[in-house]
Amino acid sequence: MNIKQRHPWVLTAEEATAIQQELRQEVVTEDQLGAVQFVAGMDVGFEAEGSITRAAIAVLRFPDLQFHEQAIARRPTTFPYIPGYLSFREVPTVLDALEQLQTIPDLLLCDGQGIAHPRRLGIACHLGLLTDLPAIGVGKSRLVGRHEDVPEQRGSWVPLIHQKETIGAVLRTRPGTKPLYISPGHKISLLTAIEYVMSCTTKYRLPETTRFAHKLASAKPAQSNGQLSIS
DNA sequence: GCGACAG
DNA sequence: ATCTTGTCGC
Repeated sequence: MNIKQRHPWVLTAEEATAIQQELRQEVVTEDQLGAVQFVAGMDVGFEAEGSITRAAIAVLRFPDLQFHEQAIARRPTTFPYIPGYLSFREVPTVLDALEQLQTIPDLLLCDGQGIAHPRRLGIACHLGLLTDLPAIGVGKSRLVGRHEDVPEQRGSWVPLIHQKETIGAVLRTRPGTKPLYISPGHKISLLTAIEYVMSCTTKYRLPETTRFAHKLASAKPAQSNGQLSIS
């Protein structure tokens, strides 16, 4: 997959802000995706007290959500966690993992926000722009915006508002659990994003893509059989 | 100036 | 995100 390396990753928060202001103008929040045959989920974890970033990608077939392919990448962590700048910490490693894929996904579900971001450039937008893939932001908690309570029924949602603008949706994917924060990342509208997140979610709160990627990003051994081994 | 604050 | 076993509740 072709990835655009358009700016440096070693920078200050000030420089990162400037890049976000520049890239936000290129984000597309209208449907510009074809038939979806493969959906990818992304997740990031850390090792060695945070000094190593580990990214995992899980590609599932759509709409049956059967596992298709996986990729894992590791690299030294170079940027701290600062709310509003998550992509500068995680994207480089996620791109490494994406480059390993044999199958280019038709849609990418990201851990974190899309345009539901103070400068409308969450990690889903950033990844979508650099890979040119349709992307959706699936946050487990809120970064910015306000909203009413979400009805308990699965599938119900309320708009997420920020500065008088609808930037996303707070979606109930499962009764009795905290709702998810959905927002367009790139090349997809909010309503379509909600539909895909629901289609990728079965009996759990999180989409199957995210759950699968999370397992990969958590498994320490790169190639473990779940058995004991001697060194 | 005082809180809030994706993962 | 990460440190971590059992335990409270539907």
